[in-house]
Amino acid sequence: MTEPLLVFPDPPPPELVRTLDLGGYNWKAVSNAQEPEGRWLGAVVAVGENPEDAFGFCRALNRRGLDIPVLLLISGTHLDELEMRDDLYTDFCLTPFHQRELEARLGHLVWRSGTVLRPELIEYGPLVLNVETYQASITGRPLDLTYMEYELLKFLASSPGKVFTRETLLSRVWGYDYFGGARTVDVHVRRLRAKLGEEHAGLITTVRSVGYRFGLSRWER
Amino acid sequence: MTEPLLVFPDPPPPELVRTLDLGGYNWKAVSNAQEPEGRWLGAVVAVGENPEDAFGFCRALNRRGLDIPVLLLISGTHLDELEMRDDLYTDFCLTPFHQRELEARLGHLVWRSGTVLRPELIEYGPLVLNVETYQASITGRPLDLTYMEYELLKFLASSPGKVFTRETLLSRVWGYDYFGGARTVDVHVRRLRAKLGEEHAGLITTVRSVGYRFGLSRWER
DNA sequence: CCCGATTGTGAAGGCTCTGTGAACGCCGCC
DNA sequence: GGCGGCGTTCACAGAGCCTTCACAATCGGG
Repeated sequence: MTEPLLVFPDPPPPELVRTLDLGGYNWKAVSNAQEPEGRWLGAVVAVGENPEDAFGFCRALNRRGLDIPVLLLISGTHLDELEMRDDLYTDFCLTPFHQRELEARLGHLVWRSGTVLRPELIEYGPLVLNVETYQASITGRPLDLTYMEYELLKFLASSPGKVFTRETLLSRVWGYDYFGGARTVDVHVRRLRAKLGEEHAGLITTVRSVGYRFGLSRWER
Repeated sequence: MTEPLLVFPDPPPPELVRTLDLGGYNWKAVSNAQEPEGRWLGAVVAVGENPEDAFGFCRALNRRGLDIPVLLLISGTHLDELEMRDDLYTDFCLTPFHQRELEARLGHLVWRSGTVLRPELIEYGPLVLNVETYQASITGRPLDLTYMEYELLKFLASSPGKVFTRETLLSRVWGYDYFGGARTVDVHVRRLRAKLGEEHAGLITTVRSVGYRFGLSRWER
């Protein structure tokens, strides 16, 4: 399955939903730009009665550094609003639209996104780690992790389902020459769980007498 | 006067001519892709009875390495022809078109080519760096940066969000053979922050135990 | 059900890293 | 030669974070 399209607002106009579904697109509607994290093919933004809502969403996407193409759905009466906002969109489609035109523009949008490079991410379910920017988020909520917490989570999340002993973690995350107590791992795991939130604390499970495991391997899901 | 638009075919459809002239565009119609020499803002290609003529023209543009955006004028009945030809065009406009829609698409086309043809500008939010003139400004206010400050800011702003270690910055900004203390980076960052002003000092964030990052500092706000 | 082993939890100490002010030396210019 | 701008280094203080420890809670086996 390919990455989904981001759709604004939530719920989207029914004609848009129909075209997206008929085209077999994987998509998700959102009502603000905070939550989307992870990879997206592009964004489809319907400009409604209050154009500022839509443009604010686009601006937020830009600010978040999600470098994805944006297709605006806009009525002819709001066409003027596009002026001086070139940086907020990639393409637009006038509403009411012909089914075929929107299909063509969607197809072109998706093709275009295949040509732009996307950041290096480690993903597992709701968790996303951006290795380049040292940022982490879960279900879109940013996680404020310290250095060791980030390194530990990165290491664990790189091998979902695999169990690591404390000694292994100490040597691989802290360093081969590290000399310290094994309980250090416990404390860091605890703080990680706290920051992941009650809902996702179970992402890191304790394997008694062995060590810790992140998530589940592909087979067990 | 700015560079002209390339228009195909010659003569172009009269409605297109009218919009181009009303918009005050500098343009030139050609009947094949051989003759155009020099720099062009973009191309406007009307797809007529024989779509292959227009697509052949686009292919020729590609082959010539003119890396310019292409706007297709195409009737709804020929929409299917776009399939599998994503690489030949940047945008399209259905004919018969509304004057205002074509104007908007032309404007966007020109804007787009501006960002492609003028990479000497590095922009991020309120910050603008002119690589050619060595000038920097934030929210329009000019920044009086020293050479190293400018180089450092330029390097950081070229990869918003990415975290660089002090060692990386020393080798990439100061030079591969530079031999000096890492604290040098700290001091330059501090002066940069001071010159950016209290309001924008957060553009450069510290990632403890790692290094520094430009932009994308605050996810929420 | 009991008990030892193992892990979770909270707090405190101490260490590492960064911010900051100041001084030094180099260089070009007046 | 004096002077000012600039890059670099240093010392110090503060903040943030890692580590440790003691104790509570949980698990698992007999």
